Amino acid sequence: MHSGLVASRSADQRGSRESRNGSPQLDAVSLAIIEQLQEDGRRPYAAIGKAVGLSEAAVRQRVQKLLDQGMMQIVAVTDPLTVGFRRQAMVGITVEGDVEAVADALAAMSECEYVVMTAGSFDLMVEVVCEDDDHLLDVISKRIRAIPGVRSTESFVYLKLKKQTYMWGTR
Amino acid sequence: MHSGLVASRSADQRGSRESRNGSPQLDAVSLAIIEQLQEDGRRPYAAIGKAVGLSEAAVRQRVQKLLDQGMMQIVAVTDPLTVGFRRQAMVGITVEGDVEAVADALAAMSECEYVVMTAGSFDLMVEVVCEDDDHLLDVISKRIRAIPGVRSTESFVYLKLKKQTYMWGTR
DNA sequence: GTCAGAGCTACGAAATCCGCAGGGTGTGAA
DNA sequence: TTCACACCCTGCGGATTTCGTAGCTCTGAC
Repeated sequence: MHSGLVASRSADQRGSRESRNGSPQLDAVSLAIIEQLQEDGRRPYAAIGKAVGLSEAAVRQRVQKLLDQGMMQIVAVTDPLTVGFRRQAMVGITVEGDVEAVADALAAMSECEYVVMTAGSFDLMVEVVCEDDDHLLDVISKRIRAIPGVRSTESFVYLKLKKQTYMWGTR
Repeated sequence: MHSGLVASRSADQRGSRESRNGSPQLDAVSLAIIEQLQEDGRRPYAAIGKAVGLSEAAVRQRVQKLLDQGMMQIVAVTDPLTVGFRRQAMVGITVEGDVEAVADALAAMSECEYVVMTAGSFDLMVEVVCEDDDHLLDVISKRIRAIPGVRSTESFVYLKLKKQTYMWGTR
């Protein structure tokens, strides 16, 4: 098990650098590591090291830090429609008042897989994953619209997922 | 120790079964494996096997098949905004004529990370990842609007990504 | 100069991955 | 019924990978 609670505080190190909004910026090597893991999340550290010019241990330490910092996650992704979730929808939301507070409330809902603040005729866009129509109806009309500050919602029920990629950079 | 599980699974021995639309459906064990890998894409096969009641080799074979069939991918995911892509947007598209043909054309564009057919006031929703404003402008006004059948587009530029999860099932 | 922190390499031990042989259980044809 | 076949699982070596750690270098602060 490697569940160590390593309290690695984000200091200014050679691998990353602070930008103006506080989120650490990645250097070229870490970017190359991420590209490798975007192609195959289980690729061995030694193979990654050979591709980016680092030793196996160095790659391992960088990956562990990226995971600890929450800047990257290595996960299995599927099309939810093939995994038993029959109803998915993108919901556009307009807000009066504190947008970020509404976003936090949405992020706390397990059915909301994806929450993003946007510019345009919606203030927020949320991807909702539900088991069936009743569940979706409940989430949208009861739970989301009940959040203080939500002015209106518009739903776009998914009919078919055509593409899903995680390989920016490799192009 | 495995007799009970095997017995309860005897009716549905195969890992996958054809459904009405031709896409293979997953059984409970493969779902459990996916859940494990949604928590940690690098979790060892033996640990997964212990959690779902299968041997290490069986888990490995099932995972390999899920990957080969394209039903699951194990990848690193990040917030593109922290990885050098400054501009991201969700684009809603209305189509006249063959929606699927337009969707295929969009899926062929490397900047389109996510393409989904929807019901509602948009026929398609597309997530676009770009390096800067010029790039985004080029993609939306020149490339997307040039696709035959695209009637109109509406863009929602990302300001901040608040949540990104891949853990349906584990709730 | 000296010290502390961060990152890298090297390396042995432990754990994991991999390929393959063998066996059990359904299914469908004769 | 009986047989052949497909499918999936288990077990087991050997190869590979992961893991933890010690030692080195570089940089910035004092």
